[in-house]
Amino acid sequence: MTKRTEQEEQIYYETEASEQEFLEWYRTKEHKKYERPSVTIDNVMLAYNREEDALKILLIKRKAHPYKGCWALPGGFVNPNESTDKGCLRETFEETGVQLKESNIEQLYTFSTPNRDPRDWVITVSYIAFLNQEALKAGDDASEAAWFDITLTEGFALLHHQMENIDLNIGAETTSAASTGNLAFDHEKIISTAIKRIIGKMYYQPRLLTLLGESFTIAEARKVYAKFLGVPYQTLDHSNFKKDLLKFLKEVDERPTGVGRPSKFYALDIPYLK
Amino acid sequence: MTKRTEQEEQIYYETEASEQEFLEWYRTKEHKKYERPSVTIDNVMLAYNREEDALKILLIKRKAHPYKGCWALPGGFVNPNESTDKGCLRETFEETGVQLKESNIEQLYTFSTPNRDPRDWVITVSYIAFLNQEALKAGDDASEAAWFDITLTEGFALLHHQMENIDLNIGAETTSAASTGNLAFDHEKIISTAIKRIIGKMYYQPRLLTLLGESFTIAEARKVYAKFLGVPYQTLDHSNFKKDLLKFLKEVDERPTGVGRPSKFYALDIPYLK
DNA sequence: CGAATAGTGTCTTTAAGACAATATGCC
DNA sequence: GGCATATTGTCTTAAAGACACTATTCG
Repeated sequence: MTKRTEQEEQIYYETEASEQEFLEWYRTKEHKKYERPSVTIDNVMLAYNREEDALKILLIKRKAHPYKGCWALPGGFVNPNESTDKGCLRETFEETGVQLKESNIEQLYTFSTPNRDPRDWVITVSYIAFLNQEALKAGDDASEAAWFDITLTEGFALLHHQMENIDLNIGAETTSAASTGNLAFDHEKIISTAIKRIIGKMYYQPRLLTLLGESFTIAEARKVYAKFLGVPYQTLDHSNFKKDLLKFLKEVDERPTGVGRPSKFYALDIPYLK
Repeated sequence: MTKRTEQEEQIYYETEASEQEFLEWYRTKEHKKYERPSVTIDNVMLAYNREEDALKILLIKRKAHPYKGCWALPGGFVNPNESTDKGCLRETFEETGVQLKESNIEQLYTFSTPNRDPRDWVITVSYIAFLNQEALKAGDDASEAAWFDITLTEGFALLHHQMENIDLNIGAETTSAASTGNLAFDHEKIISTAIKRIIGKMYYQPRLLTLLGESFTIAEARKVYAKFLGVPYQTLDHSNFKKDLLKFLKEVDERPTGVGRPSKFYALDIPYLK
């Protein structure tokens, strides 16, 4: 609370009014003269395409200034009667038609550098959203949204769009916002922060496996992990990988198909992820 | 961006105005009619008292509704021309007179549950601030600020004030905000989130050691770790503890005092913590 | 049966943990 | 020298990693 508010509240308190009276007084007085920022959500929406063995990120082409023509993270304003979590879920639904659960999203970081939006004072709460591949139909039409391939190598990432030739380095030391100029605002920084977060948590809280939907095989999990680690999936030893991950999984009854010994199917079994 | 804004921007874009013209147009029009939240910072300010071997947290007694008489985290509104990081440093200085560096603070989480403040729509970006013990003079006078002892046992924490008898459980599963009624708003939840974050990161990013100031001994570091782990420091084997931590430390030239073999002094040496 | 793929087992290497032995300064 | 405390070293145990072998399905 600022000094001024404290003072006013102090004066009011000394009248020994009830809490109910106080709240009524508070709401009617012109308390909102303190400047307020817009608060938005920016959503790093990721999906994994099993057929292509490719990691995808949804970006939206800006049709207006600033950053006209640049690609940007999907996002929007937070509404007064929702948490940012709910706002993220709503935004994801509006953008892709997919209704996620809280276990599919994770708050990432709040970015607030002054002038990060040249128009106005905007603070953004960023999120990571793990979509399963059925979401990939969004952006297929000629709309302004498109799924980009995201290719990581150890320590940095390359984003590559099939149509346009966007090269974007997400290094370990990305510093100034949107330094390469391909992504709007500080969204490059947000994406690199997201990737680092995912990599950092993958071995003790494998939420990224929700990219694979309800159930999946060890081999599929290996491929997803390999994508984030920026290595061919064969370099992750199947036996050891399974040994590490099994504590988060429960076996489910599902019949596989295809050549080779049929693999078992697993689902995430992490109570606190709800 | 909401649909409406997008549309307006789209219309403007089609006039082929320059970016400069656009920004002027944008700022003059009544774009700020979207409701905005207040954005505050809540600061989990921690300190460690070597003499007492005690962990401390700074709380402020609320003199006004709501939560009149409850203890609350220090905090305040974010200013338009500062990042939340800078706001946290400013707030810490205003409250304690201590000018911290960015390496002493860490953004924790952004809390935005509707009605978390009964007065108004308030979103808060919470921070952890590691103060060294010289900060402990703040709150010594008869002001409304006081340093509380914070005592953790494995899995939960007990906050205990010397004067008043506040008992506060910070369990692993603290759910509803301020459920015990001793702390204002959702500050109990914020504190428990902070503790869990510190414990989770202590072995790969030991920022908590900035509680000890510029330099410290292995034994002191052990004691700080033990406080957060909720165990007597003797249960952490000195030899093994040192082996784990040494990769983050550099030896510094400092002469110890007291009985027993003199210990070496170390300082944090983690480049990316800056 | 052979190719392909998954599962399982074993051995080696490395890290973690327990504990003992040695070093240093103060009284 | 005796005590207190820190450092260093060793041994044991558990985890991580490399690699080989077995199992199952399809054509």
